[in-house]
Amino acid sequence: MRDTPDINTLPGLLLHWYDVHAREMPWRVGPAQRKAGILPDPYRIWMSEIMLQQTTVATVRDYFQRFVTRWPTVRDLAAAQDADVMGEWAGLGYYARARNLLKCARAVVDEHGGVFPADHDALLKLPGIGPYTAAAVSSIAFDLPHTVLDGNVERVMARLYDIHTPLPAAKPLLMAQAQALTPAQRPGDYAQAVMDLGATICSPKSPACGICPWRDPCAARDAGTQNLLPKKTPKKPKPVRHGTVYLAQRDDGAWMLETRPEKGLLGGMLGWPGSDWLDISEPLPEGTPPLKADWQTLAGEVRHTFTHFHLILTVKLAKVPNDTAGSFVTRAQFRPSDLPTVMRKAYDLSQT
DNA sequence: TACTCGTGGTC
DNA sequence: TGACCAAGAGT
Repeated sequence: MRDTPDINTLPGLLLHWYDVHAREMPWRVGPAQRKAGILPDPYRIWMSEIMLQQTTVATVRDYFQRFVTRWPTVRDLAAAQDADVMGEWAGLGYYARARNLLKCARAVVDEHGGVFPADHDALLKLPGIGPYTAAAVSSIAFDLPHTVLDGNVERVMARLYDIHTPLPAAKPLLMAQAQALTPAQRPGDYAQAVMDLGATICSPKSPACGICPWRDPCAARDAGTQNLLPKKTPKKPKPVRHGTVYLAQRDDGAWMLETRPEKGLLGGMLGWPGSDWLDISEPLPEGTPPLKADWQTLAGEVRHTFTHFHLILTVKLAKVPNDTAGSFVTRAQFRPSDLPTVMRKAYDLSQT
């Protein structure tokens, strides 16, 4: 059994709290099992960390279960069809993650013999693995002393040391503080403990300082500034863009769908043919219909907000003969859940 | 550095 | 109800 830092130290206080309050997750090995020398499957930790990027635990749970059930090992995933992985990822967002997930799995098989490297720098070279994920996998899956710096840790450090420098400029300073705290003992538990603290107690709004294991040493709580931290540089307003999509259905029920280009928004995902999305509403961008047909403009519209713009889509629908040329997905193969959400909204509108 | 890249929940 | 937010990476 490994030592835990003394309870009078900051890491010791946090680990003691984590031993009692650790959240349970499908990919996680809890503190009791870790003390018995059990470490999690690096494949599952990697998978969960990719999914958790900018995504809530509640949303990830179901996707994680479906992925590891369908592809239990990195070799299974590396052998998967691209379209199957993209379809399974549909709805989770940030689709470059799914493209890189496949690239990474194949790189692990081709370049590392199907075994995830423990080394932080080797992990960093893999597609889709950046500074955070490299530190998370090496610490959580291999119990190596690397420091995770995610949104939780940034918030916790900013408050613990009452740092008022706005993000993202404050990142190097916050990282230095986080590294100085990272213990040599139980680094995997510690990484998860800081993030659990940020997610459950040191939350963005109304942090529960009264029950925080770090309430006494916390400089922001002492100064009463915890609700002002971390400071962030203001965001730019989102423009409104407009566009048109074309939903063509054959008489046998097949839908005309295209696989979007690898790069750019919704890259590699299925989508309806349509116009570009422009910052103008007059005239409405209609583009060119994918085929000649009796297009009916549906009542209503699709509204959707992406990270950096709002989108309003006009939906046009047409029935076409079974001998129509083009890229169709048969009724049997078509699953609305394979579509990214904005495209599924257009389909939903056509079914009302 | 700053921008691109999704989605659903929250208040 | 619109803005903010969530275990960031790539360019």
